[in-house]
Amino acid sequence: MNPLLLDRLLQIAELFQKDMARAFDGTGLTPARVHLLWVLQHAGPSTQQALAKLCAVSPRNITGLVDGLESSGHVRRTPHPTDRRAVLVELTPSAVTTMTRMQQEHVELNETLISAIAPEDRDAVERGVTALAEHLAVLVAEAESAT
Amino acid sequence: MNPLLLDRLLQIAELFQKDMARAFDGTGLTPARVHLLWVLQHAGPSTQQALAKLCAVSPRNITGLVDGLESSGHVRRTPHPTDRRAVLVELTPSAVTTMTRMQQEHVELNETLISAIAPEDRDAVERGVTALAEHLAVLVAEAESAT
DNA sequence: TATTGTTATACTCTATAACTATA
DNA sequence: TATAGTTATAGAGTATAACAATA
Repeated sequence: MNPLLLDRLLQIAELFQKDMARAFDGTGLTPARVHLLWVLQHAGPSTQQALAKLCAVSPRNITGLVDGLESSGHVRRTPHPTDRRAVLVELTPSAVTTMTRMQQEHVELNETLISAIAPEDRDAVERGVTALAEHLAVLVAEAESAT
Repeated sequence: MNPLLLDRLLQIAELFQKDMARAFDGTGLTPARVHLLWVLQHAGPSTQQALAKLCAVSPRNITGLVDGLESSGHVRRTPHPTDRRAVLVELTPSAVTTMTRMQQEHVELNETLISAIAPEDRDAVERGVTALAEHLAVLVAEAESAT
């Protein structure tokens, strides 16, 4: 008997986690910190409040993550130009370099994955996976609003 | 421009995590503990050493997870019949009920997901996702053996 | 009065190393 | 001597609540 589609997807999710965890193994980075770096690269310099919302995590947690990334030289805290309560968190130049490399590897992995799919199945997979992501997003949003 | 296939898959992985975390929210269960319960349901009564290997986690960690699940009444420690060093961990009857219900919901979610895919795309998605899982498994295995 | 970030406190998951009781 | 599990210790990620400085 063949495994459920759901199990395949869960397996893929687990393998991604393993693969990414090992990718920045030895760099001192962790999944939560890398996620914050990604958010920073996309959003640009941001207040910790903004980062807390984008990461869907408590402000207190952001303090801890930024503390760690500041110690390791990946981000810098600078004063907010107009609001003296707030700080702006931004990537250091070396972190920008790191994130650029990670983005390249990301695109390469994407190409590797596509090449693993039979050419005649690629369009259907693209459509199907998009439909799955949208459907799941609706399910999660419904469950959240029910809370 | 349309998002990369990789980004779609990562999004699905993230939504799964959210969905599952909320599914056993309020039950006192956590992802790591639910994972252990799944392993126990599939493997039956097991020593903690065996569980550590199946979960790919340190024996010490299993001690902590079993402590928590014992407190919450999900598992029981019983003496090993022939090896007085070891204990057997097994699901309590109420946890068996819980896991059976979770398995039903799992199958239902699978059907919901399939219904989100256009019927003419389903076979291709099944093949494509299987190919992706296998390809990723090879990539991860290679990376591990390189370490 | 509301917002930004931090200190205080606590819990879970995770690991390694040392130790105890048994094999 | 090797194995099963626990104690000891440590660090990351997470949360809530109280508090200071500022808006």
